[in-house]
Amino acid sequence: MLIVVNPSSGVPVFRQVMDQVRFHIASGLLEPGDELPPTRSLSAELGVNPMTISKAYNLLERDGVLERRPGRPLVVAKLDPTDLDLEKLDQLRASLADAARAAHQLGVDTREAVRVFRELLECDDKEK
Amino acid sequence: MLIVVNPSSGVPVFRQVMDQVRFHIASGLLEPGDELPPTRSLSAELGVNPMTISKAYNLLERDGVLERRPGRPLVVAKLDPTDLDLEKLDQLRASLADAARAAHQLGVDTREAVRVFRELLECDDKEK
DNA sequence: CATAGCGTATTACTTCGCTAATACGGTATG
DNA sequence: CATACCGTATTAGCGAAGTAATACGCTATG
Repeated sequence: MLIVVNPSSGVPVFRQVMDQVRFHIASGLLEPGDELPPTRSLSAELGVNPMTISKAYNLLERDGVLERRPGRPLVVAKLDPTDLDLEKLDQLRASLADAARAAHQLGVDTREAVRVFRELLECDDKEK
Repeated sequence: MLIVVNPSSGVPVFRQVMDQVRFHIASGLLEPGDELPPTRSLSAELGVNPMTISKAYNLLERDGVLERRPGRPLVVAKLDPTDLDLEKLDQLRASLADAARAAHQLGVDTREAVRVFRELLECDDKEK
């Protein structure tokens, strides 16, 4: 499942878990119907309290990202293709938000910031 | 000087002060060389502790927005957006690198990613 | 039923950001 | 010197957010 957390990063653990699950779904690594590790297993794996994972899972369920059927394991909810695209954009937005804020604070002009971003995007494309 | 704060808005008072000073400078109401009210006066006016104002002023000075000459009143600095830390530019690049990696991993193409980034940059510009 | 794995309600603890109280050192001005 | 502002170092108090400890109820499976 590849979930990793850094308890001393300032970002709450439960939010790190939520973000990574969302990202894995948006990227296709997790597909609708796929099972997630039980609360206790994951908490043990990450070395945190079960309640922390429970909280993350509940919020994800409330958001319709995960689905729970009583007695059955927690699974990824099915999402129609349109929503999946929107979700991808949301994920990207989240990553870009920090950079945008930094750019603004630095007084870096939009054109320049975009240029740097393009450069990095093409760099990544070539690597593969 | 027209500074007003709302202590029960969730937004820290020292940050409200910082934001308003920045805004007044950006809007031209405050110009380079203009004096700011002494820590104690402003704190009395706003009904908060002097330390709160002191904190706001110090952060603004650290950011190069205000200038202090010993024994002289605090004044608005002549600001030049181009004399900023290279270290922070690297931070921007690092931040953008993460986002680029995310875009790649999500399968979002360059055109779309750039569009979203532009959107966020302009959104930030409007906020202040 | 028994038991084993599961999720979580409840409670309490820890940490952290913000502000206030207090008191001290510096500088100008007479 | 005196005195009158000025900024702030230090300390403490407060509330909110995150996490942990504990114990309970549910479901499946034998």
